[in-house]
Amino acid sequence: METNSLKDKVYKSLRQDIISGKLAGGTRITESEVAAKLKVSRTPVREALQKLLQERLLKSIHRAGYLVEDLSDDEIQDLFNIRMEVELIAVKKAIRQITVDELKQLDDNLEATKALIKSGETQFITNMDIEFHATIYKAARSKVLYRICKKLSDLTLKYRSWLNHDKNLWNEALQHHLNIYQALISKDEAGALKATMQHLIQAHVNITNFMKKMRSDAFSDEDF
Amino acid sequence: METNSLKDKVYKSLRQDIISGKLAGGTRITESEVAAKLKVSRTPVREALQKLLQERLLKSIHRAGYLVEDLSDDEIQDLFNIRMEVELIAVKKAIRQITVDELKQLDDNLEATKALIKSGETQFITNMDIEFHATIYKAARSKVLYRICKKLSDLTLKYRSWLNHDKNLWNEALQHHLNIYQALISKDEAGALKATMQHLIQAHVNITNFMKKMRSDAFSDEDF
DNA sequence: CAAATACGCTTTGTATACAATATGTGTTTA
DNA sequence: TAAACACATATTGTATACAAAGCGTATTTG
Repeated sequence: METNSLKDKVYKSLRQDIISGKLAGGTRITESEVAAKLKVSRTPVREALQKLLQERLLKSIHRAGYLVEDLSDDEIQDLFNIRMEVELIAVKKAIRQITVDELKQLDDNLEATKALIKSGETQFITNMDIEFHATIYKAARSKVLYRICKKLSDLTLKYRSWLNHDKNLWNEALQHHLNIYQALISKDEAGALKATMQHLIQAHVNITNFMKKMRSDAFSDEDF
Repeated sequence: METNSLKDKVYKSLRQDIISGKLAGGTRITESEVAAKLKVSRTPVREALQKLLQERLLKSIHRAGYLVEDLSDDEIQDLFNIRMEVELIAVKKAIRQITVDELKQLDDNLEATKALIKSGETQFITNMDIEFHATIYKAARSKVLYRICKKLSDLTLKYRSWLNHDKNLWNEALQHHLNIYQALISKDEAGALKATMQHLIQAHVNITNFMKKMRSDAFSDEDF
């Protein structure tokens, strides 16, 4: 998959813009527009858009371009809810099969995250979060489950990245990761499940609060 | 999604050939070859192939065409295993939220299946099986979960379709469906979970046996 | 004035030509 | 003889031209 094709460049560029929020939900884009901006022909753009369509980061409007996916509160809740269910399966499997090496990776990840929070390099912390969870997915020893977890994690990424600025939330998440790690290393299944649930429920709560705040801010703006 | 585009025609045609086994696992195909056979240009073929690639029905060999995906025994086991885990979540949710209408749909489905088994119209029974499970997915009231279940069901379809000829297996599956239906209608969660597990484990066992038989047949052929 | 129709613009859908790249084969050269 | 190089071939990658379809607007017509 890691080619240097224009298709891939376009795909990564668009994906980044969507996830980072640079292309807000509901934004309309067209093939020619993207092609012009990235100075390539429509062909690789089309293929990139098809891929994003399948990943549900875009929606197609028949013969009238594409829309950046904009999930409702209910849909976001659904996403987090199912992500949790599936991730609980992964944790259950991981706790029985995780290797010493993988536990070490988790430990390293936690140390690196602490350092990043301290130095305030928030832009890299999301990657650590992704890595921490991916290590657990991998430890479950199921390619199929790994792919599902990764995909759900990707779909929630866009919403989680909104919270990047808030240091308190990162400390909270780090604590949750520590709890999960501790439970995994001591083979405490109930503890691991509980910590994972707490972590993912809290993530959803934080996003809900953020959106509420955003909306009320936008509302008071409109008054003037 | 239900367009009349050539892309879709090519996609459906290839998908059908892969799932039915007409294009065996490991078969190599190229863009031009498919384009020539279906009398369209390479453009819609490319897009169809990309889609099949993402669905993991095909693998890409760099600058040398595509291969029809051929899963190992372990990978098939993984697939069925995770499908069961996820489907158990769906059943758990469905049992609490399924509507009278949906229960009726399941009932109708069972009756129709009985009739099809009696008349021997095996080519339609697979569709009834898909429909039965999809009704339960839908009853779980989660779009995200529905899509995951549907995708996993699709990926196992190819292997299940090998068993189409065996009437005994269809009676067995029908009985399992009846068990699931009974548990759902009496809100017996433990029973529904048990019946679903039994159903999916048996499906995997049947496929394993079939493959073993195929291999030993092929082996004894080679001796002469 | 209202409704219908026709025209033009935007956008995706499809075909085709050409570019780039990898692979294998044959030929040349040390 | 063995290795290296060059060339032909097969295949995907990319650009571009043209087709089809839908939408809005203006114009015509009753």
